[in-house]
This record gives sequence, structure tokens and C-alpha cells, in this order.
Amino acid sequence: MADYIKKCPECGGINLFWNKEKGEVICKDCGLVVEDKMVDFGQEWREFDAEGGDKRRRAGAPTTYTQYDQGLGTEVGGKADLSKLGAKSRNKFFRLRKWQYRISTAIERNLKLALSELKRVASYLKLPRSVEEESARIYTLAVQRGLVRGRSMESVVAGALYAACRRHEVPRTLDELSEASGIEKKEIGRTYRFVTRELGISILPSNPADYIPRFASALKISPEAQSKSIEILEKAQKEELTSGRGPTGIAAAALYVSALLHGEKRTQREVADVAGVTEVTIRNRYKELLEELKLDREIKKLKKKKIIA
DNA sequence: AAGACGAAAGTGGTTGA
DNA sequence: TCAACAACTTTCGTCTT
Repeated sequence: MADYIKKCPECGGINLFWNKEKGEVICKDCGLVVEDKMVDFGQEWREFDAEGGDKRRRAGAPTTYTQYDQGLGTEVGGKADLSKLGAKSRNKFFRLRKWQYRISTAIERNLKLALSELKRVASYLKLPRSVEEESARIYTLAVQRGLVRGRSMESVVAGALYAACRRHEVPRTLDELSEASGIEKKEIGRTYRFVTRELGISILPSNPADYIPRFASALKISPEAQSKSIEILEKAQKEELTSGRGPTGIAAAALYVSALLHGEKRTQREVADVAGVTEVTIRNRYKELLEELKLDREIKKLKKKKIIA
């Protein structure tokens, strides 16, 4: 893997903290998420179309242990030096190889292909290994149950990854998954729901607070304001403002308010872009937060003190 | 001129008959 | 299977800074 960033590019601090669970490197001084999707393995990640993709894709993820046969498979004739074999053994060798080809079932071939795609997407999103393993497991189960039939392999891979992210509380938005995999958002959502239902995988509704660190760092919001936004989220959950709403919208609104309260104002548009929702949604959540949590008083106070505009 | 606000109409998904 | 429904988006006009 390429050399790691030793200093925070933002504040120059060396107090970097690697949160392996969430696949993020965080600067403890300024709160910036330093290494989030900042890898470049110098390979061609783009998919050109469903057909050409398999041929043009140059490589899977650099290294990983998630292999289709758990690394236990045998490939006949990988490195054998054929010239050293007599005619008889050579025949035997070819027969064996042909045989092996026949018994490698559709499932195995599918898995081999799918897992390399999975690794590619996972590494693009910098997902931790645990999530990658989990999604590989989910995908394998899906194939064994014949759930891939009628769906594109790539979309099931994306769905499995999304499910694994949710289970491990390392949320990535559908938009991010979509960008990384080249599959449409709704398609991912659909296969995700289908696969989890068919496999009986229960997923907790994702927690808005899980999105805060990434959104905040993208917006360069101070750690203090971040904690504030998490407080706000907790209160909001008590008031039952969160159920039924999109978690990203709520996280975005909480972040918007706390930035405001800390004199680090960001425009609704900026926050909306990072969170992948519209300004309107932020406004609606924001309004609810003000009403229910009596935050408007705090804002008025700050206005008097001229801390904020 | 840019940002915030809100109304109105449209979209995609869920739910319940 | 269809219609009602809630959440969210898009679009657009108005107000504020």
C-alpha cells in the first residue's frame, strides 16, 4: 500500500488516529478525516459497461484474503513444468485440468468474478476488512440460494456491501455505493432489500450519528461542533424526531445547526451536497429541531452577542 | 448577488385492503 | 394488485442579508 500520510494536510499535526473499525484516519487536532477515500492504487477503476467491464477491469483490490474458495482451492497445472513430463503424464495432466474445469461449477466461477468486484468496490470505499468479509459472506449465501439469477452480479455485490456496512455500523450512503460500483442507486436499494429479506438478515435502522464524523470532516467543522451535533441528535431521538426520517437528512441538519451555534456557519447547500440530500430536506429537519429542542433560544442569544450574523 | 425560506407538484417506495 | 400515504426531491418565487 502506498505510504501513509504522516502529517495532517490541514493543520500539519502529527496526532493522527487510525480508526480501523470505520476505515478512517482522523487528525485529533483539527478533526479532519485524513484518509477517507484518499487512496490511489494507480489502476483503472472505471467500469465502461456491463459487458466490457469484466475484460477491461485490470485488477481487483491490491491484496486481500477474501477468495472465492477461502484460499483452499487447487488449480491443476499452475506452475508445473510440462516439458519435464512424459507423454503419458502429460495426457493425464490435460485430462485432469479439463476435468477440473468441468467441475468448477457455475457458482464457483460466479463467486470468483463477484468477489474480485467486491474487493474492488470495498477498497475504493476504504471499508474495513470486517465489512468486506461480511459482505463476501452475504454474497456467497445469496449465490448459493440462487438469488443472483435475474439480477446483475454487480448489483448484488453492491447490495451485499451495503448490507454489511449497515450491520457493522459503518454507514456509507447509497450514493457512495452507487458511485463506487457504477450501479444505480435504486437498483442497489432494491437488491439490498431483496437479499436481506431472502436471507433473513436483520438490519438495524442506521444511526444518524454514525454519519457525523465523515460529513463534519468534509465540511471542516471543528470537533466541538461535532460533539454538539451528536448531542443534538441524542435529544432529537428522545423527542422521536428521527424515526421514519432519512438518517442522512437528520445528521445533516444537526450538523448545520451545531455549526451555526459554534460560529462556523456553512450554507445549507454545502451541507446538503456533502450529505447527499437537498436543501429543502435540511430546512425541514432544521425547523423541526428548532421547534422541538428549543434551540431557537440559543440562537437568539448568540445573535445578541453578535457571534453569528 | 447569494443565501434562506417555503409552496406546489412530482417521484419512488411502503403498506394495507 | 392497486390505491393511499409519507418522505424526499425539484422547481420556482419571495424575502433577507
